[in-house]
Amino acid sequence: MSTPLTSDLSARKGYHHGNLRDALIEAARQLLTERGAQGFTLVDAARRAGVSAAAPYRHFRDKDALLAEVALGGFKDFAARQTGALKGHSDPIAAFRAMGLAYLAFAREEPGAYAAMFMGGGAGPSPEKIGETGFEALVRALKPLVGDPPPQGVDPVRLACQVWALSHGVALLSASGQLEKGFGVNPQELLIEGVERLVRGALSGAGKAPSAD
Amino acid sequence: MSTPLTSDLSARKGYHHGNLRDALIEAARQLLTERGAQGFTLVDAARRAGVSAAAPYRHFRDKDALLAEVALGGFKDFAARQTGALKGHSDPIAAFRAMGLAYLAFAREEPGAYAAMFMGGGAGPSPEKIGETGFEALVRALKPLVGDPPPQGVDPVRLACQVWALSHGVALLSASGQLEKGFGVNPQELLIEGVERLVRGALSGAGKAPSAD
DNA sequence: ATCCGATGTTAATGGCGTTGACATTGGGCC
DNA sequence: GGCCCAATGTCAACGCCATTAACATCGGAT
Repeated sequence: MSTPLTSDLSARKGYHHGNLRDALIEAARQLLTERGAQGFTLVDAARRAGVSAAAPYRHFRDKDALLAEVALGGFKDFAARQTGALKGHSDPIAAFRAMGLAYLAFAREEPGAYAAMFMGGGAGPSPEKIGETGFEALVRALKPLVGDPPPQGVDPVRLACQVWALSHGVALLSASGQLEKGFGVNPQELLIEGVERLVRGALSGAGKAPSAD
Repeated sequence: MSTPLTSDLSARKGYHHGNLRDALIEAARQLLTERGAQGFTLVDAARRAGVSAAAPYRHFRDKDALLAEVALGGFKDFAARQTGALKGHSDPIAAFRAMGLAYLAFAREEPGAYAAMFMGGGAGPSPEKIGETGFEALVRALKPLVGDPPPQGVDPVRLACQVWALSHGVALLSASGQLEKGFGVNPQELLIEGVERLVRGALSGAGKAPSAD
């Protein structure tokens, strides 16, 4: 992003690093990608940035605060990709498909950020800092699909939640290899087809009240 | 399960514990529930079982092996609940609904096992040990719903994957509070409705080939 | 009764998160 | 320009955890 990946994170101008905060965030993202959330270590991040183990505490309260910062960057990047995917298409269906693919692409290409966002302790950053969420873009993309006003019994927010959950589930099952290894299923196709089914099912079943046992 | 939760895990008959292996698994499940996967510690599990920190190594190669055992128990329990939910109903739709609810109930009632199963390093136990998987029960429940033979373009396994992913996604989003807090959505209703939409959408869209960009 | 293997214990090693005391440096102020 | 402070690093130390090696205990086979 702001720091080119090619730059040596440990480059420093002297006693002071000069840009340690960003270097640590970038190092954390890399290490998360390489070793997963489990194997991530503050000391490693400091090492990769070329500073002592205590230096990070000048910029982050503790390890979790650094991870939260990685997660925050991830949420912003993610939202940008989602709105970008939405804008690139005029056909609402194509836009929707693009957003689904963007979701999987993000999970695949930014596993470090993705891990920080969801596999962490669950305490993500306060949503206020994110600005427009990927989810909001999703709801916006959904409205032209269901019509305005939406048919009786079709709440765009609920449908968006279902699309979101489906995307999330596919991404996680795919990340742990359970989809490809177990059933030879292509995650992209699976998600796109599933989203189409959700939308079509919602519209064809409009007017029915959900029963909750 | 086999060990009643009321029994004191640290009860021992003398120098030897007598049932340390099971006690450690149970202690791990409890601690996973109380403190999450992040905060789980082998030493804590040993403490709760009333033994020294080194004792667990007589029964498990390392910490991950203990967690894998918790995960294995979770998979078995989960599969049992799924098949149980399937058997309890003659109407295929009701059975399907029950399985969805059973999924969420498991994630809610056994967060320790659930964490070990999915939030772990991703290296779950070898599937051979599980016997009938919850997923297989899902496919079985699906067949009468889609008809036999299924319509053109409706692969029961793919549909089952989508239902699975949706369930997984709803469970995880619900666990991290993003559904209830963010949108006031009831996870149970959301999942049931989503599953119905997936099935209806699959049947109403039968014959179309999925396009994958 | 004896002996051995399974099961526990203690002590030590090495890594990590975190903190407090001390060092270095760049920039504001005279 | 030179002085001083706040920001930013380093070191050393503490406590906790995972893991292992050496030693202790006990139950059951012989």
